[in-house]
Amino acid sequence: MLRLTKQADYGLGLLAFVARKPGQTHTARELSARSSYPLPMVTKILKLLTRSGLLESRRGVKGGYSLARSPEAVTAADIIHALEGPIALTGCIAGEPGDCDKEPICPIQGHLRVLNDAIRATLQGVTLASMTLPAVGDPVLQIDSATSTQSVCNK
Amino acid sequence: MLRLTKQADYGLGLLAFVARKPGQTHTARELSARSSYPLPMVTKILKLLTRSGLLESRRGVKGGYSLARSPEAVTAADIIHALEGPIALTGCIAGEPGDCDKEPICPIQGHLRVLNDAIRATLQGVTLASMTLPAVGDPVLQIDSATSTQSVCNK
DNA sequence: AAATACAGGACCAATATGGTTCTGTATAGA
DNA sequence: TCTATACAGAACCATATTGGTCCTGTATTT
Repeated sequence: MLRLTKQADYGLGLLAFVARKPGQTHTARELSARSSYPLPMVTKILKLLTRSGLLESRRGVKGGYSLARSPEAVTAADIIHALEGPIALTGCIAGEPGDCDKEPICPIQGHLRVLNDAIRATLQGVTLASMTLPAVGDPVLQIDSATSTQSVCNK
Repeated sequence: MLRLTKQADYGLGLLAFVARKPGQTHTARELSARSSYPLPMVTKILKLLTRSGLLESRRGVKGGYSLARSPEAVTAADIIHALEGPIALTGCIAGEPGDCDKEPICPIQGHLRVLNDAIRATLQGVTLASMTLPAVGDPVLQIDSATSTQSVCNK
């Protein structure tokens, strides 16, 4: 629990793919095939990421999606925020201060805020650039980046 | 998003109440009244916390719930784990290693694991004891701890 | 024995999520 | 200019999860 939605999960995977070749455009079809995420989901997510300014899109025959910023300038927090909205452990935290009538006497709100900020900071510390590198404990693979299908776990 | 369930949210609040007077027993009715969480929810959550070993229960007329461990020995991670199951950003992370067939070539699994561990560590860093103290930014109140009703924000 | 209080379920309505589909518009190239 | 490609936007649906209730049973105190 404390789960990410699949949209956010997929989104992280998709952007990690795109970030491997920044500046290059990728079609939804291609990204779906590579990731093995269902195509309709992929198109939906790519549209959301475009609207949020993380991707740029080009229509037409040679169209596709490409990164709108450098991979160093996109964090996991950005991606999750784009696909699930503000990072907030509870509705109380998401709301504007003063939004909840019990707020002034709520004994845990402050602590939740502290936790929430720490989690957000963690998510802001991971960039797309870092996600193109192998993580600690990752299996070491020889990948032909031009042709390989790198399936993403979607369990 | 990245929301806690209300059960976990409530659970944190309820335990924060109980931890103010460790060693003392509190009935479900009393905790519901103090927190203004709906009674049926409160009873359900207290049962779960008892089964998980965070609370001890006594039946009968003088019954109620009390902390099973010292407030220093209970973390936010423990509470969330008890009420929502293992802390895992994705199903992939929750499963046993080797559980997902795409795992060996999944390029983001390692990074998710790193993120997940960091978040869990954050949640493990906050104890019930610390939650009985005011948090940074909390309003300073004069509370008569014997009689006051300290409503918890449940928005 | 009676009243209190927890234990353990089953149960239900509402919401959110995952996923699909359809119509429309822009672009490249024949 | 016509056609195929590919994104834009939105409506839509089935299902799972969540929040919440309720009922029956057991233990304990007085």
